[in-house]
Amino acid sequence: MTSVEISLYDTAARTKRSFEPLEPGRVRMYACGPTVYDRIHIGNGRMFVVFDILYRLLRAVYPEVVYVRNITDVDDKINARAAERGVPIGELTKQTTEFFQQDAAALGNLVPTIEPRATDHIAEMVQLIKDLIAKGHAYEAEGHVLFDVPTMPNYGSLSGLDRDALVAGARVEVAPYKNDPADFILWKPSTDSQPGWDSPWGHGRPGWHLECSAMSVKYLGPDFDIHGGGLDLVFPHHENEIAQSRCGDPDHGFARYWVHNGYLTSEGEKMSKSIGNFYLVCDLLEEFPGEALRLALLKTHYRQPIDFTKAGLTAAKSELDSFYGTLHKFADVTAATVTADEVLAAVADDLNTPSALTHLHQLRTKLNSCDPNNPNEEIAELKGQLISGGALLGLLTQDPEAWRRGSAPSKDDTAIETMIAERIAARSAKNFAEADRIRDSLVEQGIILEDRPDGTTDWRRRA
RNA sequence: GGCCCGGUGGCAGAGUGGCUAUGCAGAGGAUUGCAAAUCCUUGUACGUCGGUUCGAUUCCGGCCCGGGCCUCCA
Repeated sequence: MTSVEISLYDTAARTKRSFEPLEPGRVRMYACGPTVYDRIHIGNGRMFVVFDILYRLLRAVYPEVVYVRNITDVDDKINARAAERGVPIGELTKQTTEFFQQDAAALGNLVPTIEPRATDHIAEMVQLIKDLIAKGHAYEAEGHVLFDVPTMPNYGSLSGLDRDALVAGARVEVAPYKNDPADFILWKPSTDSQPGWDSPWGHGRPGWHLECSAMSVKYLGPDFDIHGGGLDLVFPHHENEIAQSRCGDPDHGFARYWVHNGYLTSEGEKMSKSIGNFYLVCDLLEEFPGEALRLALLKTHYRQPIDFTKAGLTAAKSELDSFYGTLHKFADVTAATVTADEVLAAVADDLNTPSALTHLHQLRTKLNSCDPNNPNEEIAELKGQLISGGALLGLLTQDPEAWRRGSAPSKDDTAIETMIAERIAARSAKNFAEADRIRDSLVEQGIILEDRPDGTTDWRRRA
């Protein structure tokens, strides 16, 4: 544990606030997870990386952090996709959930404390609806149950939208069973082919928003610290969660800090399948290491818009090569167990990862100025800070040797070593023509040689 | 129409009322048989027009440009 003041931009307060958990030493955080109807794209990935950074920061500062990230596995997009593919809904959600977990792990994200599924919490959702009806905040109409927005005086406070503006700007036709255009669905009827559960209002399924209200209170309690998601969730999703939770339980306040990450464009434009800039995480992983994706995302502050590009990925990959090159150079030095204070301070300041990366680069430069053949305390300290600062960002956690030579040791490695030995022999015989011939031949195979002052030769694979 | 964000050097991208990050690319140098890697040096940028100020990229206002949200998209 380290003592540092954390400040976070709170969407509800529209300003940066100093963070203090409700319970000293124990932080409770909820982030909206994926709706599992398709593999995640890089925009989704950004959100998961951002909240993973927040999770890592909180873990570094507080003894206990409970991080809940839900899996929404009941949704009309899921139904549509399953029908389109002709697969059972359960199969689609199971498979997509597994894919999601793979992609999230490839991006270097830690596994949350709890990953609850919506379909395991239908009973809790039904109970919340009952409470809302009992308190006069919801009504039944034509088999649906709707939240009665006009019964909540400060509805819209999170997003700063007032009801008149909402109604005026509504782009969709108002369903005839709504009392008020702003009312939203808590429960809706299901046909035989749609997933459904028995309820006091007939066979049906929950509306969006409801699962997060039900699951957050179950796992984190009616008052908890942080709730987050993408900026687009501010309205209507989080606004409606607040309405459900606070009206369902007026004695409690729900989340205390609201954290939202900014949007992402891709190659200068909004991601779109027709433009060809729609990047699924799994597709990008075919071309780049997951860590490069992560770094490319962290180079921009989380609340800023980011234009995600393959050129940016290439740059991120180069930076990582450089970091791992340094760690490799000092592989024989045992890193000191230290905290990278400046990196931590940067991340603690509303997750300023670009600034944290600057400090990481400074550490790298200082370390590179040291002599690896004269290990000393300063080197151990610097290396310790570099590793610890990297770990706070979920970076530089791999074996430098594996990074440089490709994760899978190839059967060619022996042949490469043999050629290097031949080249060393040629060099000591001053047969530079032969030495260069061997090096060029290796370059063609994507092998870069690095001669060291002591006469040995190191090698790495080009990206 | 309403609400809300941005516009920083070739690119990416922090930050600050005066000391002009950082990375990539470029230039020069050191090192090297030549390379690679690394180190050092080098680039006075903050949309525009006004205002406040001794001084503004940083604060305030107008304008221009770009983006987001306004009922199920992270």
